[in-house]
Amino acid sequence: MPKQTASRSRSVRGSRTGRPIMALLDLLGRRWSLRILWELRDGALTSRGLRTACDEASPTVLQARLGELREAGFVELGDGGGYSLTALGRELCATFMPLHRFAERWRDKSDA
Amino acid sequence: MPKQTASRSRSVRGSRTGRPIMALLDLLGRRWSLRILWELRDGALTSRGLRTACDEASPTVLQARLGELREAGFVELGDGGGYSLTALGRELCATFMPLHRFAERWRDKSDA
DNA sequence: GCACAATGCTACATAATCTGTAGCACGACG
DNA sequence: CGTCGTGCTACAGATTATGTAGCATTGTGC
Repeated sequence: MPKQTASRSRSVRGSRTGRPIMALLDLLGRRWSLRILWELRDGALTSRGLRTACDEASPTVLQARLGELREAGFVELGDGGGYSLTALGRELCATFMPLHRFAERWRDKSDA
Repeated sequence: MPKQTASRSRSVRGSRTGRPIMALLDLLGRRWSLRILWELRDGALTSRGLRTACDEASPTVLQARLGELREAGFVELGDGGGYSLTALGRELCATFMPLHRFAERWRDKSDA
């Protein structure tokens, strides 16, 4: 259990600096965080569907990340079940989209 | 020491899917990876300077991430000492820049 | 040459985190 | 009722991070 269970930023390391970018960088720099956002990018997924999409990652971490991501307001759990991005989460995901093209070029340069 | 010291993609989980975005997401989704890229964004830093910038993180992890980031071709160690981004690394960092503005809006909405 | 400081980097024990498997409570269907 | 799927949790073992100390090397001044 972290130090606090307060509002947001319970133990988001970077938040100590007061710069929100640090908090965000820390939140996203946790295992499966980026991946979860990415997999949710084009539609809702159930917890088990998300697990499948995430290469059978442990439900333990997935639930932890999902909790943090929900607390941050990026992800929400629909009433009929199934996780999806909030409007804010979609914005964040859009920010990450150029990464896709970059990844392609990265591989090309690496293999060269 | 990890299992291999091979080219790239030694144990980058996502790379199993063959999609480079997964490898990238996994690499960046490790502790301090994003932060290192961010701190290097506007200039070179020595290993100890980077440590200071990264809130006194352990040199162990920093060296590990630095090694992975160098292997990926995002970071390089100058001959006179000091780490800096490669051209590819700067490209990647540029991709992340919109995150800064997003982080500001994120805080605004969270605090609201 | 020799102390001195700074560099990149590593060792090691402790603590935190992730993995993998199993299973819970709940609700919807039949 | 039985079975399925949902979100979610427990727990032991493996992995990774933390924190402190220190190494080898290089440059600088004396």
